[in-house]
Amino acid sequence: MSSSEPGTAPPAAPRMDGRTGPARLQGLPTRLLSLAATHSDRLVNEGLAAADARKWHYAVLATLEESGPASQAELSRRTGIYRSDLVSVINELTDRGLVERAPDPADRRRNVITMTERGRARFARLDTLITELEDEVLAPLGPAERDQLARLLTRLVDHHARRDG
Amino acid sequence: MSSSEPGTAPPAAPRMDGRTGPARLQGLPTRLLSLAATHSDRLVNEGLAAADARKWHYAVLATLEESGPASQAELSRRTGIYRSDLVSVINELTDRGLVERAPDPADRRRNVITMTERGRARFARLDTLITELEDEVLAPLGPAERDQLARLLTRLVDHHARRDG
DNA sequence: TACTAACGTTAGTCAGACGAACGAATGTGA
DNA sequence: TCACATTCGTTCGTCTGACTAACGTTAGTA
Repeated sequence: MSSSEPGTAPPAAPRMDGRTGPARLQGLPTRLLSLAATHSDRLVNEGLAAADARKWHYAVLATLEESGPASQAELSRRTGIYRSDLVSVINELTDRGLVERAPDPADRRRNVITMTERGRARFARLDTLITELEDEVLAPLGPAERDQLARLLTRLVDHHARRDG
Repeated sequence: MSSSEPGTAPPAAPRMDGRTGPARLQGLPTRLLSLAATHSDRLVNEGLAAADARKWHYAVLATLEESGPASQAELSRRTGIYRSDLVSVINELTDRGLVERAPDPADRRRNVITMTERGRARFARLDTLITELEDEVLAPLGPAERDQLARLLTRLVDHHARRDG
């Protein structure tokens, strides 16, 4: 009642995306970034979960594939996974027989993580899967736009990574 | 040729950003998206925390400012905050005297959330703050690039929002 | 009246990012 | 050589955010 009508004619959002929210809010790049990342993460996580994997599994396997055996600390640095969180990731990978964890004879503080044959095969499959998922996430964009997006995001990430490094 | 050869001499990442990880991993748009969003969220959260606020506070205040009083369910739809999470957000805002929660006489299932004078002043300050924080996040990009990024992200968000809507 | 749906709320799950601290091992400087 | 600092793997815990389940109340509808 009384003048202004807040309850009148809200087009009703399709889901939890704030799609029908205020313009100011909706245009904020930081919000768009969060929202886009949420959608992207969800798709990727679901896709990987369907294959009994997680993002971190892929990250670790990709690193091992490219640089060979490494300590957990090194994997942590290369993948961006905190060393405290890496513990369980390596556990999961050893449970699945994809990597092996052995004490480093040269430095007994360390473990050497090595990819197994199964791990290598697994990585190949996951790599294909990831490619498909990336494609699904970027579906609405053309090749040039995807490049553009990747470049812009890289600039952002590089900038902020150095700052608090 | 100069300094970008992975393999034997990894230059040790500055921090938890996976900056020195494998090229394949590092170029993945979904990863860049997550990373960028993480940096962005951190900056925004820290900035708002220093002003005793959170993202959701701003989102709710912005919605009330633009559309006037609303029920919690409506705020949920417009901001994208789940209605279960909105409860505590409204609590925090009422604790700070920024909004008022009153039962809706027209529909006793609902609460009507109304912004107070303090709330309005608060929103103005937060809005300025947010603008500064956005600027900090987008620092490495020029105006045209910021626009481009916002457009691309909007396309992504729109696309995925409709899909699971 | 009986069924259905919306609303606010509580409680809880799950993933990710991150900090604190600790024992074991190693490196370093006096 | 001894003391101190650092690194490593690990456990535990915190915080935010997204999301589900369920429940009592209230409204709308068949």
